[in-house]
Amino acid sequence: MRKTKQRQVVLDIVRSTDAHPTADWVYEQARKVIPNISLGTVYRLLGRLQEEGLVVQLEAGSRKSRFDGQPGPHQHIVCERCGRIADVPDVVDRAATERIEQLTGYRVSTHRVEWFGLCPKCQE
Amino acid sequence: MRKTKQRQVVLDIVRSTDAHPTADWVYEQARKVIPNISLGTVYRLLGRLQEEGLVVQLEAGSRKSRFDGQPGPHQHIVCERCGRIADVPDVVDRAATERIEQLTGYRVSTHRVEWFGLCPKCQE
DNA sequence: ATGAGAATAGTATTCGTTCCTATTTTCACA
DNA sequence: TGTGAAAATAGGAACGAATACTATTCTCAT
Ligand SMILES: [Mn+2]
Ligand SMILES: [Mn+2]
Ligand SMILES: [Zn+2]
Ligand SMILES: [Zn+2]
Repeated sequence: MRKTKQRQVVLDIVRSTDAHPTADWVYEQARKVIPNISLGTVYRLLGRLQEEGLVVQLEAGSRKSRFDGQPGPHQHIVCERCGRIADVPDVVDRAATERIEQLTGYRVSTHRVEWFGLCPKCQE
Repeated sequence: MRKTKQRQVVLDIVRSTDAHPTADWVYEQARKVIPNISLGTVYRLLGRLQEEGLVVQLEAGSRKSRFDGQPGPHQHIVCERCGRIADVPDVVDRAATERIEQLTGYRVSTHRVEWFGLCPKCQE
């Protein structure tokens, strides 16, 4: 794994926000620093950073992936009107996980919770 | 809303299985009954059936949507090796929902839980 | 039976993402 | 510090799930 300017810039950008940006938002930001960086590079780096556990990829209703530079254990709530994604604590505990394993026979490795609703602004 | 043969066939098919099929699997099955049904029609009908609450659309890791003809409240566990999706009961209760609403200020309308792991067969 | 308009078939198009490859860049090692 | 092998990138082509378009067919209230 080589240290390239592209890798550092992409990582910095995805860590700089809690808005859970799309790949092309990251791309646009990165172009401000490396004008000729390519979108393919952004995708490849985001994918690799995810494999390394530094970035998490979300699927939030829309067809575009969104990326999270804060990979700690937490979950998300998505505004159905404006698309905003906020962080929420995980409400699933060890007991629930064990219950699912017993019921299904699956060995659980991870889980994901997505809440949907209206953000405070969109309720007005 | 008109009763067409296509609509009835698609609904029957998506209700006939618990495998949470993709749109093109539904399409292939439907062609056995209506050989010249079009894929666009299948997509449109699945979308409309979802709006009516008769079908639920899942996003399970892969980029293809999968559809569930059993719309009752339940959740899913996805095998990370073979892609099989099984039903599981919902472990999120009213208290957890209220806690999320208080913490975020969002008005929650729904939630989704996805478990990931290895199915019994793939553990061998 | 008929006509308005809802729905479909067939096809083109969109667009997020992945793939390809010639060129550039990194870095272990001399 | 110089060199070379291999890793990474830029730019563009390709892919594919899903949607859009439209002439035609079908449904059903009247
Ligand atoms: Mn987050
Ligand atoms: Mn199900
Ligand atoms: Zn909102
Ligand atoms: Zn499996």
